[in-house]
Amino acid sequence: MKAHSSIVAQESRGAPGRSGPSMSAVPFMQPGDGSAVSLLDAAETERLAGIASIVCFAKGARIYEAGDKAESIYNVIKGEVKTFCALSSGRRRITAFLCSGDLLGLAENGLYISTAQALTPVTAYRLPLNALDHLLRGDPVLEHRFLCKLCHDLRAAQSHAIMLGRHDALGKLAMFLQQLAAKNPNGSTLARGIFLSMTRSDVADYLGLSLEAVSRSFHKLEQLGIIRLDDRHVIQIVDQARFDKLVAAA
Amino acid sequence: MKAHSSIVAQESRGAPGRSGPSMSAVPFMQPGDGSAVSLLDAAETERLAGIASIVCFAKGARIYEAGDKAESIYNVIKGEVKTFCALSSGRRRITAFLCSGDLLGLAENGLYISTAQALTPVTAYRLPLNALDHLLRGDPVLEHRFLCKLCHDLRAAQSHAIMLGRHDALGKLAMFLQQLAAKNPNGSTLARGIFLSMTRSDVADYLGLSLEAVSRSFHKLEQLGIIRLDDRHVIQIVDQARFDKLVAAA
DNA sequence: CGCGGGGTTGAGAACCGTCAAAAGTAGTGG
DNA sequence: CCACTACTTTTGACGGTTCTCAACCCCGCG
Repeated sequence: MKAHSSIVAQESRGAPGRSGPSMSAVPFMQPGDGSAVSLLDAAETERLAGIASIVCFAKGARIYEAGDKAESIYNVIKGEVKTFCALSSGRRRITAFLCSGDLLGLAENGLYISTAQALTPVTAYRLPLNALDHLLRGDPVLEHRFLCKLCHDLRAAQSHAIMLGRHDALGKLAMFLQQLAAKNPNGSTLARGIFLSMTRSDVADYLGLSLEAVSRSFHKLEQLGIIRLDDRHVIQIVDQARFDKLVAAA
Repeated sequence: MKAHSSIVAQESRGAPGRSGPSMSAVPFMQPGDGSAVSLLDAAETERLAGIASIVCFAKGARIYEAGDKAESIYNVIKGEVKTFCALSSGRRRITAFLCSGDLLGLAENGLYISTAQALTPVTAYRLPLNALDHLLRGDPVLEHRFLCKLCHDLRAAQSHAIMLGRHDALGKLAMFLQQLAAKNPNGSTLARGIFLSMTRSDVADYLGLSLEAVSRSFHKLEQLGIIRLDDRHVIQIVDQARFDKLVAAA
């Protein structure tokens, strides 16, 4: 239980009134273009804010540890988070990268099933499970939003599984980059630039590859003239057509 | 749109009163032994039964097709189902095997994201989405059950992803067998016997292996004296200790 | 200036995928 | 009951991609 020891999370009381939790997901039922939409209206946000407190985590800080008693779920406001499971071989498998509008804190039998760590400085709403449970039981509409969000996350997990099933490192990486590009609203930092807040090692643990294979694949994609690396963390897609072909060639 | 054409599903009106839908999942909050419990009580079952009709599918029949308009979700009563995505290369990736107490019919923007096919003769409740949506909006407790079930499925999908991240065929197969054993209540057919209703090809598509690798892995596990194959579809774990070691050696 | 984490590059070996062919199984109809 | 066919599974040989091990580089930081 030495979690949270090295880097202490700073905590403050919940934002009163003005703003509050937000969630985004691709809708279950409504037809759309496949992009994520905001799930909560102002009133719903405010109801959630009533039970929320704001917590901040430094880069690298653990938000919770697998096996800890699950007392809260978190709603990311700003920054990025990875959740991972430590395998018995000392290796780790990253189950998800979370960002603004995402929920984290999935538990089983009252215990977190994975560890959550901040990739960047993170600000998040902390929603105590008891209070959330109570709130949702009296608020079916709000509960429905959570249902939608979970459906979204389930689809994402299945999509992740499909990615992991591929055997070509290049295809995996391309698929990963596409998902990143789709997730972040176009032109977040640069026009069509994809920003990677995680390390090569994180990408490897997410894709089920070795760190070296990821490095080589980045290099090869660049050599082929499909992407360009401005920085090691900023990728531009140069040849969208060949990029898409690579993604589709499952 | 030639789905459902070759094998016609038989349909009948919902069971009045006596029984109805059921769902099982490992709890989110309550401490437990990690086994799944039934989520619905008699009253909840009955409320769901009010909007449900019973549908039957022959072995091999398609329950729905990826891309079809999603009008219902299904709750399996009896039999087993696979859901899969057809990849552009003609290959398919199985996302889940479902059985009694499971839900299927995940959609995105109103369209099913995968195809569902019966592995055995299947009986299921059919829950029209509109009616379900309406029911849940007025029934937060029942909606909460669905939330729990989705959490369960999300954990299962992440577990699947972790399995796919492994590179050793033997470990993948062992992990798969363990999940099957855990899912089916012990001693369903034979004491400690695991029954596989799916083909080797299905297992391969689920594990991200070639059909041949699955066959070889079964053979090797038997050769090593870890499992025994009574039938090609009935597996006995002979050496539990070495089996567990193989599963854990991620 | 030295240090350390993250990243790159190289060489060899192991594992799995692919292709191919044969053996076993189930379901059908004579 | 048997023969026929189609499907599933097994087995073999070969080639390729990635993993592993190892060394080296790059950059920020104390």
